[in-house]
Amino acid sequence: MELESFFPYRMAIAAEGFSRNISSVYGQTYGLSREEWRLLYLLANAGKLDSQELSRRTTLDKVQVSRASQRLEDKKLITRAISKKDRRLRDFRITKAGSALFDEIKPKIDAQAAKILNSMPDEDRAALSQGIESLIRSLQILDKSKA
Amino acid sequence: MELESFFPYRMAIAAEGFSRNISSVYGQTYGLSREEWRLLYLLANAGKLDSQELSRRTTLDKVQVSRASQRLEDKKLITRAISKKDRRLRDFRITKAGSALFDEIKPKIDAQAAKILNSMPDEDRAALSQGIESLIRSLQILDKSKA
DNA sequence: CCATTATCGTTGCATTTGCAACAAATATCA
DNA sequence: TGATATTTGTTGCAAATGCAACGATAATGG
Repeated sequence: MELESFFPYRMAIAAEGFSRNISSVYGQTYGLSREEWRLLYLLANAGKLDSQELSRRTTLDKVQVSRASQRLEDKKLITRAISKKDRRLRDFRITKAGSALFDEIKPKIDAQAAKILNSMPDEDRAALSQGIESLIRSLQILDKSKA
Repeated sequence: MELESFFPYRMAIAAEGFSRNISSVYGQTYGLSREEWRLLYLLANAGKLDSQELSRRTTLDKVQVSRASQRLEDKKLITRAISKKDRRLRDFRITKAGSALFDEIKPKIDAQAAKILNSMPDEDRAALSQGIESLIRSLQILDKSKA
């Protein structure tokens, strides 16, 4: 079994396990999907984002953003408005209720993530972080060159 | 932005980008889902697996295995049979056609994965591999202790 | 200015997915 | 043994998802 085809498989195993572990926190208890949490997370840190900035920071496509933001709006966690700069775009803002929910969930996410990461040797944890960031850079470069 | 809640987000970005990049190879051209490819991959390397061994090697739950294997059987790429050891289990085997398809796809996956991984500095690639394997170990240990 | 082209978010529709319920087979243990 | 509990794969149904098509808006180039 060569590394090339083995690695994607291991990568998927790790990412799925990790994601499932983390997402059970906001999913099970708060009924948020992964996309919804992603948007809430970004908006909690930025306050306001338009759809262009948003898609730049996620791997979510426009349909996912449209639907997740719709659900978040239904739950009164964010607001959507047509951008004044470009009426095709949307301005997203987090609401008070959204911030409150985020502040409630975030420590639990942190604790769960820390529980996993702290059970790794320091050296491996640093390696993981370094490797992931490097992988993201490479993927971005390859994406650019394809467009 | 603290590392704890930031890292799961970066991990998801990396895994989704990588997975999407790789899966376009077998998905676009050969119409295989990620789960189907995962099963085919495992069976190509093991020849025969029963459902217990299979779930031990993946993060796929029983419903995913059931449905993916059903589709692979429809496509004549694997066979399913009731296990003689335990009639609740299933024995999966790859067919000639399945092996042939795997042999056709695998080099393309390898090339695509290599394209990404080789664009990373050697040091980062090694770090990524080390970190991922360590993360998998930690997740497994935490899973055990939860059960 | 106008006509064409490109970009954006949304929606319809078919497929996939997740969850709970279920039947079949096995394990447990008195 | 025999009754109960557990484990396994499958299926029904509701929700989520992906893809293509669409209408609205903006950019382009004469």
